[in-house]
Amino acid sequence: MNANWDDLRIFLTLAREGTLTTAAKSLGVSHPTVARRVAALEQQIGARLFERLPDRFVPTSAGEALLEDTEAMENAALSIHRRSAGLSDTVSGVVRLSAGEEISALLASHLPELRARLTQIEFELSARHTLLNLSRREADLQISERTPDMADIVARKLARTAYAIYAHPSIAVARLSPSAFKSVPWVGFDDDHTRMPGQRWLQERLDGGRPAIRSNNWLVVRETARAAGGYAILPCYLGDADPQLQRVGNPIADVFADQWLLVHRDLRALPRVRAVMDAVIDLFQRERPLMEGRMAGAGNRERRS
Amino acid sequence: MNANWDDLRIFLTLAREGTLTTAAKSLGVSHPTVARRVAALEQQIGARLFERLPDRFVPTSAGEALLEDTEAMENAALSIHRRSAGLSDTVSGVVRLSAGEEISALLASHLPELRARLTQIEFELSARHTLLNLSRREADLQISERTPDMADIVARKLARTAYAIYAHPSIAVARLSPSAFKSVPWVGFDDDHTRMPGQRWLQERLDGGRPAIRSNNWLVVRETARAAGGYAILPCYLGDADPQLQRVGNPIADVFADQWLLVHRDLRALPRVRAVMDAVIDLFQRERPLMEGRMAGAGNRERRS
DNA sequence: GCGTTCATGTACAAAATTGTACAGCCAATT
DNA sequence: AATTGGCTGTACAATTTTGTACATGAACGC
Repeated sequence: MNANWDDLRIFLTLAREGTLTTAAKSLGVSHPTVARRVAALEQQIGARLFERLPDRFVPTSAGEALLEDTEAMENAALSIHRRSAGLSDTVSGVVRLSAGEEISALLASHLPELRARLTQIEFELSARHTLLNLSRREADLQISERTPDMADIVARKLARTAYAIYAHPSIAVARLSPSAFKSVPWVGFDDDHTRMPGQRWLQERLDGGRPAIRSNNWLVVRETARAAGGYAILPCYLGDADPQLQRVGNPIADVFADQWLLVHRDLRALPRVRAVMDAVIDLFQRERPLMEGRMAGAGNRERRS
Repeated sequence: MNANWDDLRIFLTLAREGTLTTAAKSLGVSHPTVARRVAALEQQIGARLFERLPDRFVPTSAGEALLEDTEAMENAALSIHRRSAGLSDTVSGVVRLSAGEEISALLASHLPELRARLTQIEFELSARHTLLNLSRREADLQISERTPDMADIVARKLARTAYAIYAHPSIAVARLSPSAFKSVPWVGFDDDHTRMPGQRWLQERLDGGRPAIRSNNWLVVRETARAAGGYAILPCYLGDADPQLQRVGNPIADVFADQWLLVHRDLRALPRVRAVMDAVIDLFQRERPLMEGRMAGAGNRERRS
C-alpha cells in the first residue's frame, strides 16, 4: 500500500549525494543497502526514480517529482528531532558546542571550571570554523564570528575580541615602526584564509607580501610564534595568556572580531542547553578584559602567582 | 542519529487507533511488531511516548508534542502517494471505483461492456455507502449522493435518479390510493437508515409506522420485493430493469437522489482514471431514461426480445 | 599500457525483524 | 461464578534485511 517512509529518507539522501557510496556513508549503512532500498521504493511507487550511470545515480523526472514532498517530510522529521531534545532528561544529557580552534582552546583551558559548574551535563567541544547547520542539529551551540541569516537561529553577542602582534620574548621589540614591518619574519595564514582577522591588515603593511610561514590554523600560528619562528597577529586572549609570547605594541584598532553564541530557537529553552549557554556567557564576561586586550602580560603574571 | 521515519508512521497510527491490535490491523502487521517499533522509537527519541493501559495506549504529553510534525510527514507522504499514481503506466493499471450497493449492481450489470471498453485497465468495484477519503486514496473514484466539502475533490453530476413503488406482479396493483398504504405489507430500511431516499416519505404515509420487513441494504430490499414479500420503494433503475417487479403508480415526485462522480484533483488527469470516468459518464448518459424513471416495464420488454 | 581508485552490482553469511502461538489480565455477559 | 472477548506482553521459529567480500567497468595518472 504505502511506501516505507524510511525508504523515502534514503531516496532523498541518494538524490542529494549522487552516488551509492557517499549516500551510504552519510546514512551509516552499506552501499548495497542503499541500492536495495531504493529499488524497493521504485517497485512500491511503480516508477524508475534514478538513472543508473556507471559512476553515479541521476534522478529521473519521476524522481525529481517526488523531491519536494520528500523534503517536506525531512523538515517535519527534523522538527521532531529538535523537539525530541526537549523531551528527554531536562537537566542532564549531551550538549554539543562547536567553535573555531582558537575559541575552543580558550574554552578548553577553562574546562575544569565549566565541568564543575555543569555537573550533570556531558559537554562536547568540537573545533571547526564552518557554520554548522543548527537546524539539522549538527551542533547544539556554536560560537562564531558570523551569524547565519536563518530565521530560527538566535544569536547572542559574547565579546568583541581584540588582536595584536606577538612574538617570542627573545625576538620581540616593544613596538614595530612602520618601516620595520618588512624586515622581520612573519607567521600567518595561507592564501585560502586571508579572511581571518588581521591577515589583510598585515598584507597591506607588507605591500602585498605574505608571511614567510603560513598555516590554516590559529593554534599552529601561535605555536610557531612561541617557537620564535616570527611575529604573528593573534587574538589577545591567546597571546596575552601565553607566557611564551610578548605583545608588540597595542592592540590593532582596525583588527577585531565579534564572537557570537548561536543556538536554534527550539533548543534555547532546554535546561541543559540554557545551562551551558549561561556558563559560556559568564565565562566571556569574566574574561572580557582578556578578550579586549586589556591584559597584556597576563601570561607572565600568572606564572608569578 | 535520526529516528526511523517509518517508525513515525507506526507511532501516528497507534496514536490514532489507541490499541495495538487495531493499529496492527490498519498497518497490516502483527501487534507485537507495532509494540516493538514504538518501543524502538521511544528509545531513539529518549522519551516515553505512550502510557500503556491494560486495554489501550494513550499518548503522553511527549507523544502529543510529536503529533503535529508526524501528521505533516503523513500529508507529504500522501502527496507522494498520489503523485506516484501519475508516474506509473499511464494507460494501464488499477482504478478503484466505489459506490453504494444499488449503483454497484447497476455498474455490475454493465461490466462486460465496461471491460470491453477499458481493455488495459483493471477495474475494481467496491460497494459501500460511506464517503471515502479520496485524499488518502481509499478509492480513486466514488459515486455518491453526497459531495464532500473538501477543496481537492472534484464532483461531476451523473444523473438525478427517480424512485417509485414496486411489487411482485402477483400482488401488485396499478395504483395505490392514499388510504391503501397502511393495508399492504411494506419492505424498507431499518431505523438506522431512514435517510435513504423514500423512507421518510413512506413513514409519513404510514403515519409514522414502519415497514414490516426492514433491512439496511437496497439489494436485500429488492430481493424481498421480488419474492412477493411486500411493496417497496426502489430506485427506478433497479425496479424498471427487473422482470420480477412491477411498478405501482408513477415515480414519486418528491423522492429522488442526485448521483455524483467524485475524484481527487490530482488523479483527474491520469489517463486511466480519465478513461474510467468517461466510461461511467457515458453509461449514465445512455441510461438516463432508466435513471429518471421513463422506462417502466423495461424488465418485461427485455424478456420479450 | 598498466596500476590505482572509484563507482555499481552480486552472492552468501550474519544479524535483525517479524509472525505465530501462548500467557496473563481485565471487563462484560450469561 | 464461569465464560467470552479484548487487550498487552513474551518467547521462539521463520523470514527478511543487512553487511561483508568480491567482481566488473570506467576514469585517471604515471
